[in-house]
Amino acid sequence: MPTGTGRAPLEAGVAHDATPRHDPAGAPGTGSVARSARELGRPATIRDVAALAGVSHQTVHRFLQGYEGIRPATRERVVDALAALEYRPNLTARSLTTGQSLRLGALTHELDQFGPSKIIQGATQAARDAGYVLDIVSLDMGDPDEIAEALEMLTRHDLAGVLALASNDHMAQAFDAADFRVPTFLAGEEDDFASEHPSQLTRVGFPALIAHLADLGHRRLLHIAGPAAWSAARNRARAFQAAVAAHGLESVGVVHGDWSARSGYRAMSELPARPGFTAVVAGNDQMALGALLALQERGLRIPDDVSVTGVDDIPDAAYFSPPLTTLGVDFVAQGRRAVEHLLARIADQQPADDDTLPSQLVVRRSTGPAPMVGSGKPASAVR
Amino acid sequence: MPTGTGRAPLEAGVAHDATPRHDPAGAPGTGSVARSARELGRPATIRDVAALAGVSHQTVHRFLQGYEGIRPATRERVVDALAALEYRPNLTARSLTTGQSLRLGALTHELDQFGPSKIIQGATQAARDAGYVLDIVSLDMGDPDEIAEALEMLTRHDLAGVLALASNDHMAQAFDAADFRVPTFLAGEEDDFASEHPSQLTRVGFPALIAHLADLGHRRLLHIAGPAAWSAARNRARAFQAAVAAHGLESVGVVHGDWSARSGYRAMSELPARPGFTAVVAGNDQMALGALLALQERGLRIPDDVSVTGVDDIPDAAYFSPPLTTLGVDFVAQGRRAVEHLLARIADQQPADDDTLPSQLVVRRSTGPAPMVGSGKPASAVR
DNA sequence: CGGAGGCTTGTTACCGGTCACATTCACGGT
DNA sequence: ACCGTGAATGTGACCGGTAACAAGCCTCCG
Repeated sequence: MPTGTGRAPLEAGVAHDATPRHDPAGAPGTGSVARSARELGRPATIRDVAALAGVSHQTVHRFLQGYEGIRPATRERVVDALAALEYRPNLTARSLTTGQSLRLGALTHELDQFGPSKIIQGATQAARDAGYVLDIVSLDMGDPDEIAEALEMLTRHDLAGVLALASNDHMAQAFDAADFRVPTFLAGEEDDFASEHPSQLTRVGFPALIAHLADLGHRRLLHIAGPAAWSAARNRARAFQAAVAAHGLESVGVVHGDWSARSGYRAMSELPARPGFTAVVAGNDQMALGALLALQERGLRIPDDVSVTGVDDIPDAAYFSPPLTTLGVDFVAQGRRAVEHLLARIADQQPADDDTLPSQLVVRRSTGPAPMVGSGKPASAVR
Repeated sequence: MPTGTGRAPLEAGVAHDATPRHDPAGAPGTGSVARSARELGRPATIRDVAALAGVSHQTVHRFLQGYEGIRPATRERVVDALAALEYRPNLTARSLTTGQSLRLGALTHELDQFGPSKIIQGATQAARDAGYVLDIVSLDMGDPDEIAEALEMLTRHDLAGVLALASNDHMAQAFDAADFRVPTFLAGEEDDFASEHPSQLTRVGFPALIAHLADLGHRRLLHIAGPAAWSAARNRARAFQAAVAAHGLESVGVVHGDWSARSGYRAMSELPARPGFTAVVAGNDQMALGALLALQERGLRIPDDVSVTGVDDIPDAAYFSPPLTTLGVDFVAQGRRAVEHLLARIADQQPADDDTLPSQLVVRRSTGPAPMVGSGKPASAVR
């Protein structure tokens, strides 16, 4: 009863109301102000809170905004009323007036792949930390209509910004063509060789990987690349070639897969009987897995006869047979960073020009000394 | 994060900001009606369209609702105006009045796991087909505060419903405790042994798998289960035991992993030197992968000495060394079905009582005849 | 020829939170 | 005592789409 019973400037208005959309079924004393969440048959609004606290809705609003200039007595009544009615702000209403929303759209595809799903994971985390949620639309690439439709859908839901993750060229094109009327950010590996800030994967990772192979005596390498339409695949292929050249080694070719183990297997199966390489550098771990199996089925021992490496360091890679030497990539951080960039753009700030993400060489048992050519004894040293 | 954003508390004092919310900057003949999207400095509303078409906003609204009773002449003007202004409905405004939104919340975790990410993929597809988007919040389980915070966030964004995917008990508890004020659906494998409709995985898959092993002469089996807190893990463990009993075989034990290859590896490493089983049935493919490696490192040949199976049939499983015998699970369909259930619940309809999803035995090279006991060939190959 | 009744179309209010501006109140200075 | 000033609070309008109801117009029939 701290609410002075008599004072109710709003009661007049309440009487008028006559047709409340939501019938206050639960309210016993008709016309009275709801005292608890249960008396209200619906979520409480700031006006409900205001009525209970005996203040204007604007005062409640101010409190919610963190405004300091409210007298302690008033403030206390507001606080109590908010609690009693279990008030929760309605973000829809808020974004209608402010034109701002706490949602980010995220376009993605191949969500079952390790990279994209990790990126999404990082992105949702970063979004949540900033108070946003991610509206995810995952596309099956291929059907242009479907892409257009999905984009169209995103434009309706008013979003603070849109993120495209895991970029391949089709996605990028569709994304560019779409008319979002909000900030956008195209995440995923950029085109390192067109950028001033090549990723660490290119600058550090691949050189380290190739150096590792060179140290082991490998001279002739084969690369299994991802699909040419993916910038990540192109980056990796070019990074491979650059590093090979830098070490004075020889690339005996680049074959393309589709990131899957199946495609890695195929790539190896289709090779001539007498491969001219001693090491295979796959563009990701899955293709490396497929390559591993194909090579083994041909009677080659890993790493005694051929060394194999991957990229990504997926959790399973440590348990392949043999465990895979690979390059670690921090996808979660990638997703996180993408969201941060987007948020910065939304706030019209310059994004922190963070360093590119670390890429670490993880040496396991799938790489070993190159077999000695001509000599009777192929390397038998284990590990 | 407290209520308000960091924004300056009410710039009331800053005086007449003189900024009309939307400055009709582009309109040349002031007061005239915008004739094109460009003349309007902002997205067109139905009132803009109405003004251009020379009708009331309600007429435009009716057209958009698909109302038939509009005179052809009127209709045509509306159509033209809509096109000229590139009108796009504002879903925020719509959901404010209708109280309905075209968004579904999705709680998930371990998004990098194959199952959950596939489920999400299916869910986003189904959601999109129905015109919804999925707001995804992925949790790191473990920190209860974080869970609560994430749930809280979901309750603010008004959603048509909330889905919890990939259920383990912590998630389920938090979910139950949360006060969403909308329909919810807890997806993922249900507790088959508490349900009238056990999944096909339980009813068909595991029996087929065990039958397969029995046919090969295996008598003593070991199960590597997922974490006990996951209903899927419990289901699979019980399905395993039930099927083993049904075939008169013997379970030599159930050890628990955490779904990861690492845990499968560990489980096998910790076994006594002379395992009392001839086949290992892992609760998922990743644990099977780890088991494969651990067994091989002990000098056991797969499948000659020990057979190994998984569950899920992840794409990589076909390229393990050796390729894995496993049970296929249709996660995409699971996600899809979850969304359909939720949507049915939202529409207050009975969901189609669809069949449980098929589960198929995929036989590959990781299973083979049980080694003959006492006969000439014990497993002593020490590499 | 007038009015009932059906089609079309227009008017007004409302959702819940925010904004611009108005009003009230307390208090100090002259 | 009076006014100015700033602090605290209140009022009304607005965002864009929707709902309920009203009004205008036309047709048909007695």
